[in-house]
Amino acid sequence: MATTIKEVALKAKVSIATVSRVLNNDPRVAKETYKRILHIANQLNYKPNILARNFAKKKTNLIGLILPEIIDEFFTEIIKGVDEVLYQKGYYTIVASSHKYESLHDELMTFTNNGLISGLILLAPEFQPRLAGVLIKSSIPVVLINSDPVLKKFDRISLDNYEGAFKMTEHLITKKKYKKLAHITGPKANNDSELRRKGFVDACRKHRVKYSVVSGNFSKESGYANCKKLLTGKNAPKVIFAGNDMMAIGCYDYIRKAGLKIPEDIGVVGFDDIFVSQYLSPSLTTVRINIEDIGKQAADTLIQRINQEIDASSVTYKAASELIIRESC
Amino acid sequence: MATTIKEVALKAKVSIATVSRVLNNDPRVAKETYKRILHIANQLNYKPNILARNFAKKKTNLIGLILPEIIDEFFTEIIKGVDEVLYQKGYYTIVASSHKYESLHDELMTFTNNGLISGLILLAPEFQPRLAGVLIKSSIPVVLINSDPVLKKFDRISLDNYEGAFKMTEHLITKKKYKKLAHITGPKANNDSELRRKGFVDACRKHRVKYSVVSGNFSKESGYANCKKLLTGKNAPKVIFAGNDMMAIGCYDYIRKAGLKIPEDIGVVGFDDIFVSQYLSPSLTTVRINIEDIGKQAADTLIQRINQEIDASSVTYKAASELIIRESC
DNA sequence: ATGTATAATGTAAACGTTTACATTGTACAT
DNA sequence: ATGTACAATGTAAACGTTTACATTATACAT
Repeated sequence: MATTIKEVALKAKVSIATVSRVLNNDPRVAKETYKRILHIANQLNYKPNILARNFAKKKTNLIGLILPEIIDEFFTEIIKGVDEVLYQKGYYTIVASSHKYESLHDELMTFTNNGLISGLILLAPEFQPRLAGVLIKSSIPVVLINSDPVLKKFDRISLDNYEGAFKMTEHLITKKKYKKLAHITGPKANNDSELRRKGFVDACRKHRVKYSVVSGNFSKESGYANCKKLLTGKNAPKVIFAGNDMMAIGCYDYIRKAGLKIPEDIGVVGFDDIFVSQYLSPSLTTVRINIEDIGKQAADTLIQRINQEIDASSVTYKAASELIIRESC
Repeated sequence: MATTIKEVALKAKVSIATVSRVLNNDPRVAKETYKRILHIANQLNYKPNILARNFAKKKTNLIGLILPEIIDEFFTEIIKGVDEVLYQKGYYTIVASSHKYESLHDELMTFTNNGLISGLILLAPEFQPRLAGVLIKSSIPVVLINSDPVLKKFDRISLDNYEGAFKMTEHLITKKKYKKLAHITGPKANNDSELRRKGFVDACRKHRVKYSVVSGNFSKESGYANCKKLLTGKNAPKVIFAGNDMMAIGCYDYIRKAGLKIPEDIGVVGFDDIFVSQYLSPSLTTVRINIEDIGKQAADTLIQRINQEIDASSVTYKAASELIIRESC
């Protein structure tokens, strides 16, 4: 059996209340007693039983983090960002990728109601309205990453999708002097995808430049197919802005197969700056978002919300984007 | 306040013990009572307080997973493997990457003693003997991934490093007819690294082929430097077996810079099959270990150990390796 | 001296559940 | 009818902590 507060109290010849106070940094206990108890606790290798503590306090130091399968590339960084902040504040992170055999809906229901966790970070780029109901009924604070802003009620961390795409497109037009551009979008329902498209289109319009838009789905294959479509059709663009790096890789594949050269014959840029992008040849010009920072912000916001340190009914933080200029255009 | 077991008992005119039995599927309660209570519980929207339950049972449905920062590439897959199995069995995964501000040692102390988690999966490729003490005192079962096998006492999941390296080397010699090979090792203290080196050397000896070994440290830079050393020295090899893919990428960099061609002038192979490897040009031939499978096995073993379904004092599982033949040799 | 405020510590209830043990009721063998 | 076995349910302690409230000791003002 592990040491309990009782044994510490016994050895220190004080009541368990006093020991408890020491452990909770209650200023009411005398300095000397404080030191003595701390010393004895260490000596006995005493660790408060978190289960009992949580139970008594009716709150836990556990935070849920739900990540859909899709966002593989960011998985690591988000977790790291979240974990680092939470751990510092004395919380642990429970990770759940949406599981095959249970819908996100059910998972949310359980997570927000069983008392296990004190807060939830939910990454849901394709936010379904019906989930809102569950979230609203939630007994714990929720922070959304990158969801549809329809849910004004919730704290939200979002990517700088629009601005990133806009900046990149302007760069292509003004710095690189491209006159004919094309964009391959991600899935229609995806919030990121839509904003990137808008950023691209707005920049093209602003500079009165020719452009076209085709629909992809963020997969490498859809990058390949759409690249083919663009380059074999009439009015082929001189540069392709893929909605994400994976589709850019698909473009690379088709372009190589077609015997063309990047960037001489056709430029390609992406979005995300996934790990591979720097190692492609030519290395891929793309837009980077500091994902770890998003995780950190989400965690920070959540903790503040839990501690009721936020006045505003809801808060939005936007992670900045950065152009990563490499060799592909 | 949420409904408690008391209120259910009151309404059903039974004792709380009986309600508890129903909720735990104790077969001793009469079918009729069972149904009635269940109905009333639903009606009152009663959810057992997990905190209280865990506390009373002195066990949780939480498993700790400690991952060092180093193993970035496998982070995602391990977590997924672990999470998938655990979730299926009704457990949640608490992830902790070893945190800067606290040593692994302290983190282990806390994790293994505070009662929060019922089992621990620890990934520690450079296992330090002094941690063994903490682990041995642990009040919960621990499964090690890929540690030094010195700790016979613990269940352990290991990579097929030796066999993978051996197979790859044989493939280079017998299928690809290379007569002069070289190997770049990882860090000396690293368990994986040593086994890969052994596998390489043994295969070379078995086939009586010329070989050389140089010392790297798993970083891209050390791949670059060692590749340069090998190719500019006399008796340059015709193929380089890098101890991991990152170093192979370093080799690619040097070889390109030197104006040589892969695989015509020099072959390169790696180990790990990280995500990038398939997208390099030429794509990298390498050894893949099913990392997700390792996570799954670790989780499976741990749960069995928790449920005392394992008789053996300790168990070792070795994840199989697979040659991924691509274009780089 | 007496009262009052305050600091330090103690006492004991409370949190919601599980579970060992006790009790009651019922069926059946004798 | 009596004893035995077992099924169904109840009683109450236990889990380790926090915390409201109670108590005691101490300092200081009067």
